[in-house]
Amino acid sequence: MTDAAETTTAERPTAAASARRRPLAEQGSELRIAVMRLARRLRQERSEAELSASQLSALAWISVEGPLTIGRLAELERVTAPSMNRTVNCLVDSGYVVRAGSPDDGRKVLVSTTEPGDAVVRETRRRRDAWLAKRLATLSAEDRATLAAATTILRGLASQ
Amino acid sequence: MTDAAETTTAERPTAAASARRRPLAEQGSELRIAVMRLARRLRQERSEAELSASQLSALAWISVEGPLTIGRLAELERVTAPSMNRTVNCLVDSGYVVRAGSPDDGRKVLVSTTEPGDAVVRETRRRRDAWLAKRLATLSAEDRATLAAATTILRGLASQ
DNA sequence: TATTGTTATACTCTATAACTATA
DNA sequence: TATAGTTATAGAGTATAACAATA
Repeated sequence: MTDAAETTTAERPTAAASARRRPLAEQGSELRIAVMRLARRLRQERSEAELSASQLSALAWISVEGPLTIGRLAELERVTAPSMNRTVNCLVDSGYVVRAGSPDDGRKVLVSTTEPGDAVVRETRRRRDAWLAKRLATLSAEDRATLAAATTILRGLASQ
Repeated sequence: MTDAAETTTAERPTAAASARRRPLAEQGSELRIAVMRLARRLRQERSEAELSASQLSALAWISVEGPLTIGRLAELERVTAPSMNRTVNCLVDSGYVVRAGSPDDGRKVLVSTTEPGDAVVRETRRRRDAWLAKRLATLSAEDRATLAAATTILRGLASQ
């Protein structure tokens, strides 16, 4: 379809040159499709713990970002506070997180992971990483280097 | 955090060399996080049409892959037939798709997009592409070349 | 009075089970 | 008898509105 489809490294000058000539919208469209498709595939590799995607996502935030308030969690997951409250209730029932009053502000509630909660997050991460690592292993060193460089760029795009 | 985080091009030998030395699991983990985050961001850029994510996704399949049966659509979206049936009902009510009996098998139903349905798909695609193109425009030519090469690789990973 | 969390209620998406029509 | 679609019903996730407690 495009020049870029015929090569797998960024190190050949021809690839870089042809990429510069292509319209941004076209390049972006292809990148978007590839990213969305891979994300969908990665999402399917989840832990055996019986947690929904939203519960797992909230749990990961709590595990990584330390104690968080309901409001902050809702903000991170882009849902309303009542929705997040319900999600946290499920996680509490499962024993993966605990609620605790904030020492400095009586209105706030701090949610933290329990050890089993952290274990679920680790296990899920391990599974997804294993799936991806298996596929990365089939690539050439040059392709892996390209992906490594692209990772940094993608991270920048997403954070804007 | 890692060597790759300190550069944004794949053309410097040091970046490629350091990438080769890194464990696959670690590189995969970073790539996974970047991909998931960007996908989430892209998903937020949707059309003004009042369609849910699942309706929009099904509509896109129908628009691109031509007339599809309920069963095939359910398979593509990885949901059950009753779920997809309901989604299709909503799309029919909105006037974005139409049902038609299959000429060769009376049990099957073929779902096709209407012109307004196609327009919604185009508009949504345009919006997402615009968001990404705006950000691609801020990158160096080298970074864009890296992303172009990475797109091809990512596509291969997702299709496995 | 504003903010944080919670409860009440309703709507959407999805699933399983059961049913109809066709092959 | 098997397959494609549909209907009935239930459970999970999310939203808005209203309420309680604290700043």
